[in-house]
Amino acid sequence: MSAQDPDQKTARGKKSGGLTLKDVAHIAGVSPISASRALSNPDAVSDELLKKVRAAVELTGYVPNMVAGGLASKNSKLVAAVVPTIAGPVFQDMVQSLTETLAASGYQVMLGQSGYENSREDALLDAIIGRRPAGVVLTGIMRSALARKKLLNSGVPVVETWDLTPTPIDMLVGFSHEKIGADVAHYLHQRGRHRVAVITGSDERSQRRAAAFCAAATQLGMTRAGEQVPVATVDAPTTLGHGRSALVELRTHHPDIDAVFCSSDLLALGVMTEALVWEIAIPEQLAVVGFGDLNFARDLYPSLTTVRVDGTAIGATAGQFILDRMAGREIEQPVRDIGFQIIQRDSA
Amino acid sequence: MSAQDPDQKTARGKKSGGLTLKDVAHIAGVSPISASRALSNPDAVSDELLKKVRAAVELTGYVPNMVAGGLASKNSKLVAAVVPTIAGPVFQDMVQSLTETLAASGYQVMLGQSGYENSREDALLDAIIGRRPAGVVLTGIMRSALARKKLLNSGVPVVETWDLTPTPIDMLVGFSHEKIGADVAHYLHQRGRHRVAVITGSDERSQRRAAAFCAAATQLGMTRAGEQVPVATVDAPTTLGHGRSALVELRTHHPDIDAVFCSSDLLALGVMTEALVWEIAIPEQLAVVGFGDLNFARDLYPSLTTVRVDGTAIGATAGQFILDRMAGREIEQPVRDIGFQIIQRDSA
DNA sequence: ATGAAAGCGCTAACAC
DNA sequence: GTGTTAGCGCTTTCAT
Repeated sequence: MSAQDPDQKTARGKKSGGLTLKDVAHIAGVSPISASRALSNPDAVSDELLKKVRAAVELTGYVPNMVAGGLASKNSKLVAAVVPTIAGPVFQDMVQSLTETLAASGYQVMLGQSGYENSREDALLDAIIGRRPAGVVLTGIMRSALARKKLLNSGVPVVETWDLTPTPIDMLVGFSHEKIGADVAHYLHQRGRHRVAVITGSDERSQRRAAAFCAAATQLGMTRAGEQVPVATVDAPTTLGHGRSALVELRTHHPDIDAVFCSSDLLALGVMTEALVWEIAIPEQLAVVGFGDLNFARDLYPSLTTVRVDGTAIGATAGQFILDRMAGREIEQPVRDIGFQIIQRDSA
Repeated sequence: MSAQDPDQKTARGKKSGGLTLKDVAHIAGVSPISASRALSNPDAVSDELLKKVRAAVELTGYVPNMVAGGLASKNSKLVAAVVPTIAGPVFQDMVQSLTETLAASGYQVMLGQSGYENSREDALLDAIIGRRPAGVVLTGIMRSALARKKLLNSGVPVVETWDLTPTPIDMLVGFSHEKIGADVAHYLHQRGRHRVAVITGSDERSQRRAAAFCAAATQLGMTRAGEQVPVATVDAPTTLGHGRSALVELRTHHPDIDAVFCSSDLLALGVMTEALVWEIAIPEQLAVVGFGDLNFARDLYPSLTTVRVDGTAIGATAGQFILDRMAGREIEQPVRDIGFQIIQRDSA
């Protein structure tokens, strides 16, 4: 089949097969630039030319080299997403919707994992900026001054997510961790709880939710006179096992707690599991509130009261911000608080 | 600060700031190629030259343009990873370890989501091949003949994962879904179970585990005479809720089942949750086996017997394969069955 | 050990 | 609507 020759002959070549736009243009009997236009802007060429080019592409199995295209056009059609870890379920919805939103416009997502310590952020950032991406989506706000400066200087559109700050680098889609902590405290107060505790991951944002929760709870008188709200801190990323052991620890020193706010749904599930073992009735003896509203939360028994953050919306909005920026469109509200919801279920 | 001028002046330019290797070389008082060498192959230049270049980089905040570098060197240092969805917890370990393995050598991971239907695979593939990645890591084996041919012709190293096939495209790190199904059936048989059932996701690999399980179970006489193994099929990705409703469905028609094999740990957790509601004792009345050994499995109450697949090893191996290939190293065993383990715990 | 020339594959300008 | 001319920013020869 002569149809296959052009690519076949280079098939086992070290890298993708030497087939270029020039070759395709030659086969189609047009100039390279016409072939380029036919592929990237079909409306701008005649039907006849389009047909010839399409036939040549079909014949050869040509796939445009986006690296070369990116260099020439200064648009790599790549967006970098930085998450602490993909292994926590929390950021998945965001990454998924970001990927999908961008894929619809021919953009790809490059994944970076920063870990929960800030140390790796700087190295990661160079790797990212080096790609000259069309945008960078950050989970959380950038604290390192050097990193902020580099990002700023690179001129790349940046979307910080999953948090709020009065001084964003560029654009932002987030919510207030402090408000979550305070709102949950008020929620539990309203439900008549008086001896609250908190189990929190060691990462910075979880700690801020916990701190705000403690402050509000103290103010509402939900502790024993003169005492602090009991806090159990566990390593991030949090697990079910952490939740179990933290509950044991908490009840050892504070047997009278009647509500616990967990910094993740997994932690909450751990608390519920341990409660099952000790035959602690939920919510009668112990109210449990999670964070994340993972897809299992509604189906637990008892169903889990938790804080929902719309990761899908964050991802979609962040993606759209970058797309708009690339298209030169004005972004009406580039710093957005998308809020959260306390989802009331049976566990609290 | 004159130190900032070079990048500052272009900071708000549309794209990353006009600062090139040439500028850096000029500032350092050397030729561009020397600057390039100083950065990519420090051992090949004199200490003095290295020092000058490093100083200039420091001064300007220069970050090399990897798009241009990729075009010139034909090595994009990008690896594409294709997963059905990042939202299932199953592939996270693999993606995480792949990312880390590659990052250590300066490679980045580009994420593609194929969905569980094969329709999107072809479009995704063009987007990937267009980047001329250093490698492609596929979850599951490629079925579409067109896709296989394109991949083959592109000459890109390919690692198929999470499955076995006698006809891999290139390299492979996987395990046998059929063997898992059969082994679990034997395991339950050994534990004295006689009325087994299965709850499976609708995706192809889960179905193959289920089919193999049913075949083995039937052969072992673990069904009522002349009857099939009861199967409940739920949409992928599977959830806890699916597990709950599937158990109800199963027991409605087959009240005597004493063991159920679930195609995911989440499904298994759903079964355990529903069992809690109906006060079905696990494992006494009903044995439950999951799949995935997610991090919560060991800490459930009762702890979950499940099938563990080492996603971390798959990701690390796949990454190493690609790195080896790029370095021209021989790969001793490019098709690898990494197997699986049945983790015996309390639920079965 | 260092430099000069050439070009990777594509697209932005500017003609025609 | 189509083609020509120049690069994009870097790395590869190949020389010195």
